[in-house]
Amino acid sequence: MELTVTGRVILGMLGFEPMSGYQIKRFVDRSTRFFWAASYGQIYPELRRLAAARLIVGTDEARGGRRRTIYRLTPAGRRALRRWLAAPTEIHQTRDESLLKVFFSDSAGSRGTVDALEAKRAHHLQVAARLREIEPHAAGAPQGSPLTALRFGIALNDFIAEWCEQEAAELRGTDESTARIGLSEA
Amino acid sequence: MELTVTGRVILGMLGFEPMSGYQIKRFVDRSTRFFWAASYGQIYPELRRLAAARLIVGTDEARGGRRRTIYRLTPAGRRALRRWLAAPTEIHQTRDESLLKVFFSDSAGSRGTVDALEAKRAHHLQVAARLREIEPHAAGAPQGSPLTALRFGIALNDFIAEWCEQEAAELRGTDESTARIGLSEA
DNA sequence: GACGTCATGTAATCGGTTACATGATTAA
DNA sequence: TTAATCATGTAACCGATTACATGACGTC
Repeated sequence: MELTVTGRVILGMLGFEPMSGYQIKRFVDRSTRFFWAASYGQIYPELRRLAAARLIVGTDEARGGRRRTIYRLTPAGRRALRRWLAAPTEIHQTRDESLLKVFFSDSAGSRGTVDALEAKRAHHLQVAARLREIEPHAAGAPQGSPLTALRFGIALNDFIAEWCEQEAAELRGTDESTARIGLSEA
Repeated sequence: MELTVTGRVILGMLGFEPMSGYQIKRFVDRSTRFFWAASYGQIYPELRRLAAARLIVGTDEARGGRRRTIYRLTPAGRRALRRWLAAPTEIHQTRDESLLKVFFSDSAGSRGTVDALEAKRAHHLQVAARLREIEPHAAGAPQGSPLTALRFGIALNDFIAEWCEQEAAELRGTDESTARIGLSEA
C-alpha cells in the first residue's frame, strides 16, 4: 500500500487531532498550504482510501441535520505516519516560475534581470508578511513543530527577498558603470 | 492561445539559441531542472503546439542518417517570450516534503523535529554541492542571467542548510535543559 | 429571503512522469 | 560487437485542480 504525499498530510493532520474532511481542508489552507496544498478533490477520495487501508477510521458525528464524518488515526495509521517521518524523503522537485524568469531574463533586455529580481523580491516580501500575520500568541496558534515550520517560512522568504534586493542593487551598479564607460546596450 | 509554463521554458531555451527537442531536454537537465524540470513527454508535444501557434519554426537538419529538427523562435515567439517575462508571475505553489516532515515532526517523538531538520539540512547541503559543481569558468558555463539564477540556488540552499543547523542546535539545547530539570518525555 | 459557513462529494480536465519503442551514429 | 549517445516519439498512468452539485444551519 503506497501512499501519496497528500495521503501522508492527512495522516499528519489527524495526528494532531481527529477531524472531518472539511476541517482538514481548512487546516491545510491555514498552514501547510504554503508548502503543500490540497483540494477537496484530493482529500475526500484519499480519506476513503486511507479508511479502506485501515489507517484511519471515520465515525458519523452529525450536527443537527448536518451529516459529518470525523476521522481518526488507527494504531496502524499512527505507525504509518511515524514510518513516513522517519523514512528518507524522496520527493524534492521544486517549481519556481519567478526564478525561471530570472534565468531567462537576459532575453528581456538590459534591465530584464533587475526587473525579474525585483518582482521576485516583491512576491517573497508579501509571503513573509502573510506568514507573520499568523499570530504566534493567540489561541489555536502554531506551537511545537508547526511553529518551527512557520518560522522557517518567514526566515526563508525574508532571505530570498533580501538576496534579490542585494543582487538587483549590484546589477544596477555594474550597469551604471558600463553605461558610464559607454558599453551599455541600446 | 494560453501557454503552459513548460511551453515558456521552451521559448526561453530557444531564446538562447536554436535547438532540437533533445538538446532542450539536455539543457533543462543541466540548468532549470533544479527549479523547473521537463520530460520528453512534455517537450515533444509542446514543440508541436508551439510550432502550430507559429511561435517557433522547425527546420529539418539531419546529421547523416539521423533525422533532426532544429527549432527557432519566430518574431511572434520572441514577443511572447518577452511578454511572459514582463507579466506578473501567477504560479507560486511550492511542494516541500521535507518541510512537511518538520511540520508534523512532533508526531515522531521528542527527537522528531531535530531529526527532520537534520535530514532537510543534509539534502540542501547536497543540492548546494551539486550546484557548485557546475563550473563557473569553463566553456558553456552559465553567464548573465542563468549565472544569477545559479548563484541564487547556491545561496538559497546554503541558507536553508544553515538555518536548519542552527534551529536543530537550539532545539537540542532546550531539550537538554528540560531533561536536566526532569521534564523530558520518555 | 439572502448570504455565509459547514459539510460532502464528483466529473472533467490538466500538466506531468514513466516506461516503452524505434533507429542511427560513434567510441570502446 | 557492445555500449553510450543522439534523436524522436507515444500510451498509460498519476496526482492534482477546477468547477460544479447538493443540502443543512445560522444570522442579518
